[in-house]
Amino acid sequence: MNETPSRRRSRGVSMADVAALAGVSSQTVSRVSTGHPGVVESTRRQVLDAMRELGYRPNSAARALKSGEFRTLGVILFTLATTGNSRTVEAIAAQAAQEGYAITLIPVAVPTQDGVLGAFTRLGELAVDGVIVIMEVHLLDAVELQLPPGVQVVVVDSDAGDRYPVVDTDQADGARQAVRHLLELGHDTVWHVTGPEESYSSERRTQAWREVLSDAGRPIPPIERGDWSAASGYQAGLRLAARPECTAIFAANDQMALGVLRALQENGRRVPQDVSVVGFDDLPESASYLPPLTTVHQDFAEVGRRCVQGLLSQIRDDRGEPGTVLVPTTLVARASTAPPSS
Amino acid sequence: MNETPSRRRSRGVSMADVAALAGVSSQTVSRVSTGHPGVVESTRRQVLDAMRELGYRPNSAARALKSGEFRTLGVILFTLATTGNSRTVEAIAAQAAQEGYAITLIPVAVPTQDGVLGAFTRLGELAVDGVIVIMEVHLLDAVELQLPPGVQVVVVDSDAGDRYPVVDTDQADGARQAVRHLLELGHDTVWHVTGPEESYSSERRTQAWREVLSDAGRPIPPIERGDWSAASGYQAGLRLAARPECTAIFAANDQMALGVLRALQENGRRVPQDVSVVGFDDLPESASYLPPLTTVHQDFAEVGRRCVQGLLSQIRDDRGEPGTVLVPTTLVARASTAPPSS
DNA sequence: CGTGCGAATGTTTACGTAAACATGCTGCTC
DNA sequence: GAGCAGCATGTTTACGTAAACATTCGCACG
Repeated sequence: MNETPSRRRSRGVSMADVAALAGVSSQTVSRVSTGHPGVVESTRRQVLDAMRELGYRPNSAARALKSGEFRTLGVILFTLATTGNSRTVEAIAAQAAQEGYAITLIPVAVPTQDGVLGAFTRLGELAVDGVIVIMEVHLLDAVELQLPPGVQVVVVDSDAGDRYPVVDTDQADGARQAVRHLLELGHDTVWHVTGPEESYSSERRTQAWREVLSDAGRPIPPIERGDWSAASGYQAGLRLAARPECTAIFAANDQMALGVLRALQENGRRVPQDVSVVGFDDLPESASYLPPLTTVHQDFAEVGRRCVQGLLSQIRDDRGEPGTVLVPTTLVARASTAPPSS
Repeated sequence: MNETPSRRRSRGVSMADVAALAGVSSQTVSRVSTGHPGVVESTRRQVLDAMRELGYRPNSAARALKSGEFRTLGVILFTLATTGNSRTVEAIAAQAAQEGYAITLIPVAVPTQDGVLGAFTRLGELAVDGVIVIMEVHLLDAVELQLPPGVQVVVVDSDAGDRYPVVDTDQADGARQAVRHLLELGHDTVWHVTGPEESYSSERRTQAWREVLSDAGRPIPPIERGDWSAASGYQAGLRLAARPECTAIFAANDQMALGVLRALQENGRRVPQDVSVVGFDDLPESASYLPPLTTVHQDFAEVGRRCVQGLLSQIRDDRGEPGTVLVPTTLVARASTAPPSS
């Protein structure tokens, strides 16, 4: 009652306070707090009671200062607006929490080298033991030296496997499955709506699409380029709808596929009777598109898990082995694909 | 060359190292580092040069330990999988970065009181100055006392305005706009697909829907309940498609609206000729649904900004005023609504 | 020409924790 | 029963920073 409740930041309860109440030394409190052995049960109980009574919480800053570890991982990315990124981040956060690590989000304001540079500069002052970079790595080239010493890195969505550890969905295999599915249905060839040039995922999918067609001796139609958005898919779809010879389309993600579906159907091309469409990602709502979309399922959760596992093992070993971990994909056949009608 | 590069955690450069190189005391380095006045230009330059040469980075743990501030905000939420959450978090991260704060993500493993309790327990050990809670607040009731002293809180998606500061989209007004739009088009009444019971947003939208109908003297049809997913919207849509008297539907989010669209059209009910549909959220892809969806636009970015501003002003004042900040919505009329055909 | 004041810089200390080392006690062996 | 092993616990110290206090020096003013 005699306190000053308006006092700012009450300088929480410290080990010394707990130690005083429990009648032990603060080192014993520390041992209990960190779960070290060598504390007899009765003492431990006394300490725990005192902790509870005072509402003791370990001060993570002091802990970090002492141990040199923050038990925090940074995640650098451009945006959470894409499903892939937000799902990956969610899995990263869940896995990290399970390992006793927190996640600090480091958004890059503008997707340019300057923006990335800024993020890495801020990173230098941030309390993280490692970083997961979710972006194409050539945007990183200018800044790779900026990594603070002792901070490890894992990269997603990149082909930098020769320089950094990389975890990624098996983009190529997913795209191959999509294209082969359409060829097996009997289509002569497969048209393609790709994503932005600067995206590694996009380029990888396009490359695999071209390879499958080429290996099968099929003609390679011109590429329609989108920007991942449904609106850009719609524009691409309008152009494809005008080509009667186009009977099968592989869109580089589900959102663009959605735009393609609308463009086709608004222009009298029925899906799948006249044109088959395959997407990539398997968003939860893809099954509710009109018609339900055949697509390539990505296991974002697994990507996130592997990122964290890889990063933590680096942190513990103090060295990152370059190399790439690929997470497999599966084709989910729904109602947007069928044999050509002719 | 003579170093031991394999040495773990090189115990980065400290102020003492910089001070030694620059030939000054470490306190002078501190003054330069924090931008304090009272350092003559020539000395400052020497120190800055030494910092650059050694690659000095302030140790945020030591700083936090000394100052009692972490310059970090925590965000507690169930999932990033919903568009609203991930967009809000993104805005929060951007605004916080601008204010010099980092964001730590605290995912709640399971959406139960136990899960929330666990998250708040972890929070106690986390280095944050404030917390943004993105969830219905009654899940918090059991744990409100667990807030570490000095940690402020702002709540999103809740009606706890009498206990905590709350920032939220104006759910009620958005829903009113949606329902009025349908009535103004000439529909007798409006059917409703609601979200999960435990969601405050969902309940608030439903309540506003009921009020508008009631005020207009219209019959109030039975509610169809979904769980925010397109699949649940599809199920609800199937039931509504079977009712010929249903000509106007307000779905509590865009994804359920997508499911409704599919159910209607697969069962021969044309949209918007036979049935009009309105959603809520204005997802980027809603404009590409078949037909493009009339929906209520939410300004997630503004919600995020307001959260951070509110929280930081609390942190600086040391007290949170309960109260609610409402962010306005706008109706975006597209092609899924029209006057009834009869 | 001495006094004193203020600006620039240095020294000491505390923040909370945990490793390293020190102490004291119990109980067992020969 | 002396000695010592081994365990429970206490004491000291360092982590990197920044506030508080101390010192030095130059210059203005009487």
